[in-house]
Amino acid sequence: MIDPKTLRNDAAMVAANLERRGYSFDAAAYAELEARRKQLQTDTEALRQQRNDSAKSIGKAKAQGEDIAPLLAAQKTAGEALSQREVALAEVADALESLQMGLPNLLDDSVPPGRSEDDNLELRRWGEQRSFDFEPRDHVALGEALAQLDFASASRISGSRFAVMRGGLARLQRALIQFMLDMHTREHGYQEVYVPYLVQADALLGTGQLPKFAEDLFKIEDERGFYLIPTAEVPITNLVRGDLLSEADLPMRFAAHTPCFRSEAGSYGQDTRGMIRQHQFEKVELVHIVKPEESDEALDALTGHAEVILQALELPYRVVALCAGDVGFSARKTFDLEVWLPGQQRYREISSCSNCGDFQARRMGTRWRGASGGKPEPVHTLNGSGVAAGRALIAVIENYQQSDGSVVVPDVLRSYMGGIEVLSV
RNA sequence: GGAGAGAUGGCUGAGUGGUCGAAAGCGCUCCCCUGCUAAGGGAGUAUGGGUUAAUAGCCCAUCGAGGGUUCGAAUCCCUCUCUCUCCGCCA
Repeated sequence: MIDPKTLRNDAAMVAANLERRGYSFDAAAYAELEARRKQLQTDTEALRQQRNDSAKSIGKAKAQGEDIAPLLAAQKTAGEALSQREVALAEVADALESLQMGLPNLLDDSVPPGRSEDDNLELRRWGEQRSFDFEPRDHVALGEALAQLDFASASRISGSRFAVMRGGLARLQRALIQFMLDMHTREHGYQEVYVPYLVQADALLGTGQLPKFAEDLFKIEDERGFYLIPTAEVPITNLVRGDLLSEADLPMRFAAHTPCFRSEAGSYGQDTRGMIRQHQFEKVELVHIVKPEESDEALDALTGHAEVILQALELPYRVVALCAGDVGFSARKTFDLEVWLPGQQRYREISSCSNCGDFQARRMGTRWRGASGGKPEPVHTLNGSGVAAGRALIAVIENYQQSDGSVVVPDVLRSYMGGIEVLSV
């Protein structure tokens, strides 16, 4: 969440910043609530001080064998006044907290203006779009012709927005995942982690998926309150929840492969063909925990690590800076990697790399303290896909297709494919 | 699933109703001594919030979490979570 001190002292700046997202923050209403909180808190604390002082005097009087009955009666009345204030204070504090938890992160100054993804700013392109001497097909046509991509079975089992893969294609996805994890752990300094796919609400509150985006999540209907992770960002980032880290602990880089589960409640009719948008997909996720002054360069490094994957796979892509209206709730700045899909004749998101600043750290209570002492302060957290395996698979199929419908296995994946060089019927 | 033990500050670990925000040790910081990478002495050292010019004082809260009893709770009661040990089961 946004630093409560900033909210208190610089509400106009906050309102102006969030306005760029199209979010309207009622600074006046906040200030009023905050003023009530302050008054109630001051009153409550004064009453508590009186109670504590009296309780001590009672203890002393009793020790000296004096009659304490009248003192006790007075204390009891005072106690009732106090508990009334405490109830009122708790209500206001709750209201204030839920307001704070619902505010998106402040945007970095460098985030370009704009309302939707159409306004995102293209920063650079890599690779050449392949020219085909035949009409390139999309991954659905290719996969089904190979009898390795099976939406009919998936819908029989689970309904729409699921895929069944068979044979070489299933293996190709596994190869992609292995390749990506090996690259990040061997070349980019990440520690591989294995994490739970079921998490508690507190973890989702920490990274910002809750309380506002419950409709995007799958919740398990039993008394234990599990949610399926929508991204590995949630369990990985929460590895440091509540921690007080030392300077020597930082930076931390974690990588994990997990499935991701998304309800896609708000996306009816979008990307219904193929496996661009599924309820379940595989992703390799990268997370950095860093000192605040290092988070800007960490974002560049993180984005670069994801780019290396696409470069190694020789997949053409472009890097875009998300505009103000498209940056996610918890992020203050985001770069997306968009891979070229010949079947769609357009670039599609395959990685999203975000600097969340201290927003998640504040929610999670993750702080660090420098070697020279000083007060603990929130760390900065970053996350990015490195990259989405399902979409990487689509990109490989479409970019490496041949006129006969077979798909060449990219060089860097061959060692993971047990000698298979081409997927064919 | 059954039985038992536990959860205290950066760490270890005392503390069973009042002067305990909390002994002691370790670690860390500063100072002193010491002609040397040893040892010793002294002081300091939790977090959040309020007040304030103040990272000075003063005040409030926090001893796994949430309720309760009490004038007063780390200490008593209830619920929950987690950890450990043993048994059972299982991948």
